[in-house]
Amino acid sequence: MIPRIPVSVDLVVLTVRSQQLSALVWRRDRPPYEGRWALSGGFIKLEEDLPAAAARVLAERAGLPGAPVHLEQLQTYGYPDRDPRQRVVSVAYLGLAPDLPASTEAHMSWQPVAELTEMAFDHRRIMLDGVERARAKLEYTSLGAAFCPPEFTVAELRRVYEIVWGRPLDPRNFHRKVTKTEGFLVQTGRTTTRDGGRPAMLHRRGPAVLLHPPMLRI
Amino acid sequence: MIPRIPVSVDLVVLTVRSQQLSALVWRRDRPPYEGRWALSGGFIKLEEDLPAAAARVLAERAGLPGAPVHLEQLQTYGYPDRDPRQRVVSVAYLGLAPDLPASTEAHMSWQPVAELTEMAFDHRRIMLDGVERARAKLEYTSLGAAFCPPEFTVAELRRVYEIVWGRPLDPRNFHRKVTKTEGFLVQTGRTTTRDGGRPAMLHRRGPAVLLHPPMLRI
DNA sequence: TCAAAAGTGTTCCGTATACACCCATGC
DNA sequence: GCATGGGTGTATACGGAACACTTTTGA
Repeated sequence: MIPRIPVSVDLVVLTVRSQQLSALVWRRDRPPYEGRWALSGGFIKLEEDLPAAAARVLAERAGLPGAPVHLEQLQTYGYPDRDPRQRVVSVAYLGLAPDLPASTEAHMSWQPVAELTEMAFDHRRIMLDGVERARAKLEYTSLGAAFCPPEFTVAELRRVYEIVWGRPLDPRNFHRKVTKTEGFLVQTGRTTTRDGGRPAMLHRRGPAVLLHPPMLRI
Repeated sequence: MIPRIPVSVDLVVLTVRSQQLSALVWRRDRPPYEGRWALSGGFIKLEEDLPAAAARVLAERAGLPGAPVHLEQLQTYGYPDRDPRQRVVSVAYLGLAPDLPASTEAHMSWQPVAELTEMAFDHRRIMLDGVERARAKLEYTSLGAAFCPPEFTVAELRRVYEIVWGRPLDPRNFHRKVTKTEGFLVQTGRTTTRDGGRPAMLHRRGPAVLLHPPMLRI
C-alpha cells in the first residue's frame, strides 16, 4: 500500500575559521564511501518533529550540544539511489555557527569547504547548496553575526562577509552600513584592541533579522 | 530499527485570475477534515524521485498534465500529528501557473488565497508559505512571467505583480524596468489591443532568471 | 614617531521614483 | 473628437562606491 521510507536529517554546519569557510564533517570508517568526508546525520524517530531531530543530531552526532547554532531547513533530497544500501529521503538543515572547537569524541572536524571535493553520498551537492544559501542570506539578513562570537567588532563581522563571499569589502562603507542599519548591532560599551590599532567597539547581535535595503554581493 | 515513514508530495499551485491570487484546491469529501479545502498531494512511490513525484501529482491529482507550470521545492513539513491518521512527512512544492481551466474531472478548483481561511491539515500554513515564497521570488527573479500566458503584454505582467504584491505599481517605471532588464522579455513583433487603448507589444519569457538589481516590494 | 586599524566626511554615480508628455488604437 | 491604455523623457532623491581624512591605540 503506502510506501514507507526512512527519513533522515543531514546537517550542513558552517563556520568561519582560519580565514576559511569550513564545514563540520567526519571521515567515514566503513563502506559505503569508506574514507570519504560526510555530513553529520541521523534518522528521525517516529514521534519526533523535524526541527527536534535536527537539534538532536546537532547535539548527539555533531557533538555540539547547546551550542549557539542558527539552524534552518535547507532542502530535501530524495532521488532513489542516493544511498546505495536503501532508499533514504533526507531533510537537510543549514547551521551557522561561531568558531567552536569540533568534538573529537564525536570524531567531527572542521574542513575548509574549498577542500571538500570528494564526499560521501550526495553530501557535496548538499553542502554546496548550503554554502550558496548562506551566501545569499548574508545579503538580506543579519545572519552573518551568527558566525561571530557573542561579542565582536565590526571588522570581525566584515571579515566573515569577506570570507563567505570571497571578495574584499570597503571597511568604511561596511562599517557605516551595519552600524546605521537599525537593530543589526547593539553596542556593549566595551572596546577591544585584539585586532590591533585603535580600540574597536564591541557589539552583540541586535534584534533585526532582515536588512532593508540588502547588501549586495556584486 | 530505522523508522519508516510515508512521504508525500503536496502542491501549492498558484495563479492570477479574476484580479486575485488563487490556489488550486479540492474540497475533501471524507474525514478527516471533511468539507475543507485541501491541496493536491500524493504519496511518493518507492522508486520515484521527488521532482518526478511532484510532476505526477500535478498531472494525475491536480489534473494539469503537461501544463506549463513552474515547479520548485518549497519546504518539508513533518511534525508528528499533522495528519491525525498516521504520521506523514510531506515535501511541499510550489507551482506557478498561467490562468488555466481547473480540471472538473479531478474535482479541482481555483480559490482566491484570501478566502482560503479554513483548510484541511496544515495546508493553510503550507499555502501561506508558498504565497510568501512567490512574493519574494518576484523581487529578484523573472518568475512573474510564469503566471502569464505564452504571449503577454507588459501591462498584463504588471497586473500580475500588482495582484501578487497587493499594491499598485507605476506603469511607466515598471515598463522601463522589465524591458530594460536584459533577457527578461523577448518581443514577438506582434501587438494586441485586448486591453484597450493603444496596441501593446506582445512578449514571450526571456532566458534571464535572476533580476539584477532586484525589484523591491516596498 | 610610526604603523595599524577604527571611524567620519564628502564626492560621484547609478537606480528608483514621480510625473509631464506624446502615441496609437476603438468608439 | 475623445477616452483609454501604451510607451518615452526628465527632474529629484536616495543609497552605494570610492576615497581623503581624523582618531586612538601599541610598539
